[in-house]
Amino acid sequence: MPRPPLHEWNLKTEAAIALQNELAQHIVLEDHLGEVHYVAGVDMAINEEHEAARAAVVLLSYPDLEIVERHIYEEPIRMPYVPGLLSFREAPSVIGAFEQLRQRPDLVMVDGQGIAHPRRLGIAAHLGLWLEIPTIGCAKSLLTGKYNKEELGEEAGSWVPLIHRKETIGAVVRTRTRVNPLFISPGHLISLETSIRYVLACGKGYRLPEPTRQADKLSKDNDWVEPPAEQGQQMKLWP
DNA sequence: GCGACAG
DNA sequence: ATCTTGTCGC
Ligand SMILES: [Mg+2]
Repeated sequence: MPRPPLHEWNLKTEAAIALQNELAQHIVLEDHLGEVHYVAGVDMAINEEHEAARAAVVLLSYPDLEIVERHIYEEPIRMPYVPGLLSFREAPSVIGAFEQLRQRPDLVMVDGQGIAHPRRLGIAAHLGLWLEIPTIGCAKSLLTGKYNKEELGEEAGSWVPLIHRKETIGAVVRTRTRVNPLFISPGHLISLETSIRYVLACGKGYRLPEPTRQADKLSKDNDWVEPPAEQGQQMKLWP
């Protein structure tokens, strides 16, 4: 259950960039998924009242997409947002929320890029390495790369490849008819084709796939509090 | 040097 | 990301 820390998070810009280049070499873009029964969505928001980073993880059954678990984890904000270094700001708290899960997900969808990143290590790829679980990056806007906007159909399900430096790093996917597309890219332990398949399979008629949509909502709901831990992995039970 | 730039 | 009410379109 516990994962041994891969590295330090509070790094200077230069060290963070060097680390990304190193970690990117370990990314696996082949499918290493077993049967998928649980899919998780993660996201982070700022809790102004607490001046804290508020990360959320929502576990859904697959393919029913029913909510099975929800957790929140708050901690002091560590870094400002810097394009290309998002994982150093959001991943630590996301991992904190993730560690509260009773059931380990078979797949994780992240609000941000997978390998569609300048150094091929967006937050979804980074989290995949840390958690050792297949991950998919589901970003709402472009960070890097180009695509043929004219070729992209307006119907839900259509998509076009996202290219960067002659490489296909992801896909621009229309998840809802006549609505701005999503930028999908594999994170770790999964292929682009399979990533697109699961994102569409997790759609409920909204632009965002259900895992990410639920996590986004929970991370922004400052009124939702983590329910008292149930018995099961606690050490103390009542007298 | 200039423009782009996940959340 | 966040600021924020109504408004336009399916
Ligand atoms: Mg987010």
